[in-house]
Amino acid sequence: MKPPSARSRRHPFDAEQLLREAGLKATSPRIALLRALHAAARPLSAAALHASVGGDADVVTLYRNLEVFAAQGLARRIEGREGHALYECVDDTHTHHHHVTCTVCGRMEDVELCVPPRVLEEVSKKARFAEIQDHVIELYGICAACQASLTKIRP
Amino acid sequence: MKPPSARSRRHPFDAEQLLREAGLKATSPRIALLRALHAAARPLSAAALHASVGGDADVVTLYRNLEVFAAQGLARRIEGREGHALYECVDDTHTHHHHVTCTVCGRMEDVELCVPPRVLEEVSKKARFAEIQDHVIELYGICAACQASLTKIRP
DNA sequence: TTGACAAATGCAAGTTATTTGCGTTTACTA
DNA sequence: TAGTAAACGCAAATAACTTGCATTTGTCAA
Ligand SMILES: [Mn+2]
Ligand SMILES: [Mn+2]
Ligand SMILES: [Zn+2]
Ligand SMILES: [Zn+2]
Repeated sequence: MKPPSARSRRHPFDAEQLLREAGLKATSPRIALLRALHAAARPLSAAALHASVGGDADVVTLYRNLEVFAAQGLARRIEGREGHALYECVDDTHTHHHHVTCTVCGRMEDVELCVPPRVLEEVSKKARFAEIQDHVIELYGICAACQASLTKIRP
Repeated sequence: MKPPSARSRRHPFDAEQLLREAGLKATSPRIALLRALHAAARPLSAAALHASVGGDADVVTLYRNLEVFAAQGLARRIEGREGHALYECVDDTHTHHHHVTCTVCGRMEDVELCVPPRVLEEVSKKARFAEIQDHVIELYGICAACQASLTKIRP
């Protein structure tokens, strides 16, 4: 018998509460968006999120709220390789991490590697930067599934 | 007396030769673009490159060639944080590296940190990726100059 | 409970970076 | 030096966001 996953542990995910805790009005477009972000297993584009919330929010509202969420630390924006932005939830069940992306199908997986603090210090010194505030690591490769189908076509 | 810099060592930078070696027709828009990329100290946007080559190439041609260059390994595309792409030269004087970007003024510096091969293997195994082909690391912080002016305003 | 009011929303219109279509030009090759 | 595919420039189209503005809605103090 499996233990409950981190994602499902705290059961009735209280979007309204989280919004108010962040000092934001708990409107229904926001509630729907925050739920969609929380439910997602992978970073999603604005278009995907719009599809996901259905009629619960206009795309414009969605863009505005993604910006607000990012500013309040409720969500994180990632620049996808195809030029458009992706968003993912930030909460106690989704801590700091990075991604591997399949260059064939676009599938993204979380990975736990990170830049060690002492490397950051070193860079800060060498590049003469007063402070390193943030970083992004993105890995690109071929996922097992795509590798399998590629092998089938051109072994 | 300083030794000549890596950038200036091979003096008459032969763009035409490099293009032909890559199997590309050495047209004047391409020569101008490759020279501009080579001369740049930092990754440049398509707009900046267009300004840099002046009347020597239409923006459309420039976009098409940036794609071709990236495919042939003559240039590298970076997704800047503001949503638009940046391009930089790839040649023996510009080897594999990553960047720190100032979140205030946008200045980019090269940094030499990288992901160790054994970490890549580990990720490949854990995420069930057949192969890791590529990676991006971008650091964000505040450069010395911007820190100084910030301190002046709000000490 | 209510109602004032700022904050948030939806729709329409505008930007901006990048792409596509197509007729013309140009660099390579024989 | 001519033939030809590749590359070009111009105009128009997309795609991903953003902005303006009139209308709605959560919040909070009364
Ligand atoms: Mn993630
Ligand atoms: Mn660089
Ligand atoms: Zn894949
Ligand atoms: Zn700076």
